[in-house]
Amino acid sequence: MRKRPQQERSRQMVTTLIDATARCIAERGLDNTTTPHIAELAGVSVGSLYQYFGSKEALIEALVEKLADDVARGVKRLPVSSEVSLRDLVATAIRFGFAMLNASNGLYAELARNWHRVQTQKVADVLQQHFLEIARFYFLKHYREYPIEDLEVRVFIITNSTIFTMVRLVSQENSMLNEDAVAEGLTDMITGYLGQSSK
Amino acid sequence: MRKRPQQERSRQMVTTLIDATARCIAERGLDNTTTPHIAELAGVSVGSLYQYFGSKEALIEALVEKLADDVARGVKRLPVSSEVSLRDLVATAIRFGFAMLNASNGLYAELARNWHRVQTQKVADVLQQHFLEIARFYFLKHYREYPIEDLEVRVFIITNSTIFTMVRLVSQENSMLNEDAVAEGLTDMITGYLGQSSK
Amino acid sequence: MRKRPQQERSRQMVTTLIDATARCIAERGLDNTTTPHIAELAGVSVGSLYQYFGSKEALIEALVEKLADDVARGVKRLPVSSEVSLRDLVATAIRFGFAMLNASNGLYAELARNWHRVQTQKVADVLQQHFLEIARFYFLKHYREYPIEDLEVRVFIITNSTIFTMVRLVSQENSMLNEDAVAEGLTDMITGYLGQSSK
Amino acid sequence: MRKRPQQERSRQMVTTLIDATARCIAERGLDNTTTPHIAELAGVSVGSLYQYFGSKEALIEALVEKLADDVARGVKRLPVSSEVSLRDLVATAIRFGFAMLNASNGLYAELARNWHRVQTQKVADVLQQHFLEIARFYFLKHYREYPIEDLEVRVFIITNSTIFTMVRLVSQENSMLNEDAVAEGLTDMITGYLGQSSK
DNA sequence: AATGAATGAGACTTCATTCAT
DNA sequence: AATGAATGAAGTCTCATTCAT
Repeated sequence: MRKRPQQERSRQMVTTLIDATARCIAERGLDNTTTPHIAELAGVSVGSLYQYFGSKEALIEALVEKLADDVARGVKRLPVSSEVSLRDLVATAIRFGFAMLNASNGLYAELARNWHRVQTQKVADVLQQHFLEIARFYFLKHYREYPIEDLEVRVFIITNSTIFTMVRLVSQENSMLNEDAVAEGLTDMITGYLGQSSK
Repeated sequence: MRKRPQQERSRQMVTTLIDATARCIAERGLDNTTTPHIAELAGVSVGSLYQYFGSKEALIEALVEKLADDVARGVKRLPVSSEVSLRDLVATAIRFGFAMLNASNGLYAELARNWHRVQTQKVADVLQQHFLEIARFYFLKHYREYPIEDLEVRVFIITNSTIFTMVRLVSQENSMLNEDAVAEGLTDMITGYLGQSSK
Repeated sequence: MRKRPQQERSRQMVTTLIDATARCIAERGLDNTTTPHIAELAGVSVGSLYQYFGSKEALIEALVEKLADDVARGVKRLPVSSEVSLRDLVATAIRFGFAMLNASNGLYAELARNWHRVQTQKVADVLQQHFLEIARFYFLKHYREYPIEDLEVRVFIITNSTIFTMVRLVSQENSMLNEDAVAEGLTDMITGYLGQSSK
Repeated sequence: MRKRPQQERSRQMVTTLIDATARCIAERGLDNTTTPHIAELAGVSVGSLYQYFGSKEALIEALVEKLADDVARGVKRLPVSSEVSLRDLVATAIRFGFAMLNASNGLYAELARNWHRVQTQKVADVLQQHFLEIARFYFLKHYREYPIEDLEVRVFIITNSTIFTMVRLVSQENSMLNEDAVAEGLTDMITGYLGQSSK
């Protein structure tokens, strides 16, 4: 019991550092995120940073992991009851996606932009996995059967299509395109695609 | 008339440098592409490189611009006669996309992975613009009318969805997913989406 | 009387720390020996370490001092009765030296390799001093007189020659040379040298 | 022919850097020798240093190699004609050794002190090899035969004994011992050892 | 007295860019 | 115009030591 305060302090430091990393990436971009910057934002010394994370990479990985958790939690709250129509389900998910993207102060977008350098796959995997489950559940309920492999392909396509279309839209400075219109378009496309019977 | 040889030499140098940049990025990735290395591959000095391009960024931008042209040329060769069914049109375009990605020694994939750092938008814009034209043309022929704005949204969604889904697939090391299956899935999705009447 | 337990505890702590230092150096080499690591091996905090030793250097010095004592004790047990021949005496000492070097888990060798960074002179001095005494005693017994200064020079030469020749041999990875052969050679050399009458 | 100036400049830079490294080690010791210090002493930027040497280690290695060459050259000039007595030969070699040690402003001594961290073996190997040759030559001339293996052991012992005895003497601050006396003692010891017939 | 989290100076190394030749 | 040696700011990471608890 005497060790608690230290553990808490430690946890606190970890949190602080991950937060600082998030802010740093959101504010300056992944390229300009340096360990001194992160430490400064966290209000600690570089040494401390390295006491908790063996490398810059490890720190970013921890951040991504945390985000993956956040996303998972958020995604799990989406309404998936069988009463909801497929279209509403998809529309909700997309609205949720845009909300995440806009809320995070650009963090998610910046990470998605750099998916090949960070382990964004962790987030993407979480999403894919979750949507795969939803899809299975949903189609089981609705008596429509896809071969599992086909469902995996569909979810892969849909997840990536949606993520990057949204990210590109959000990343454009003066887009002529309207977020709602794109959301609706995506919903149309996905709903249509999922509604098709497999060949 | 006396200036001609120099202009030719100049053009030659520009081409050589852009080629070297392309090879460098394809071979070592964007992160490990350095100006000295490009110069070495081009067989010229760094000084010369900076005589023709004010910065590394400018050089890469020029490369992207050239690629955009290449892509445009390739895309224009796609068969768009009104005899071709929509599905075949889309399928051909996607096959073309995968071919580009797999040829080019990974250059396109590497650039697409880093689209936010280079001006990949140039390539994407070219594609979007071209497909928009195709779409307009095609739908005019087929007596189906979308409001232009709707068509723009659709093309935006389709272009980005396709590009990044393909790039992610190509970038995965041991993907369980089959390229042909994904190509077919994308074709299904897009054809279905384009076939939907606007609300 | 109330202070005794603390003094004991203190002595205990000192011992523990020196032991940990020895283990650390033997296991990871002097270069990779860090105060946090020593503390960890000792099962105490760095803070405690600095309560007992003002600096890393002081700690290592204490270790060396302890080793010097150990060596002194070992050396004093060597048989020096006047019945033993000079050659046997030398041979025994050299065998003892190799034994020390090979035992100790490489600690002595590692310290000897770094003699200029630690105060190895303490160990060397102990050896020199002891061998000087032996030599004096021995030569007195055997009616042969060296001027004292000459004896000091001889002992200096012999001690250093032997130590470093042995250490270099032990440190070589794939030496072509055989330990026994070198031991015999050293014995020959030293015996011969000591047997020479001073000029 | 037009390339000559650059090659010379390059060679000049290499020399300058190696020299600076030598001075740095001699002045501040190997431990305090840092790439910034070396660059400063050389009057160039760190970047230049790394243009010529891939790492600090490589630079020091180059220095050691150069010293090995110097030593080899010096050693080859020692008089080895068969008219010279064994004793004179040894005495000359030892005088040469002390001269090197004293002349180099402490550089050789500092490197010898750190033999296990730098590739001092290169220098030691040169010495061993050379003395082995001298020994073979000498003993052939004088009709005395050692088995080659025995000669190798002897040369190994002698070389290391001499080097480290000299270095320790030179490294002692207020030694009671006289350099000449030690030189003579070493000469006695070695001459005696080499004069012994192999068992 | 003990703890161990925090510090921060300083080490090595890279690379876009410049400029004397 | 071409060259490529030289630059130096900036980045990542280590570790002896301190000090609040």
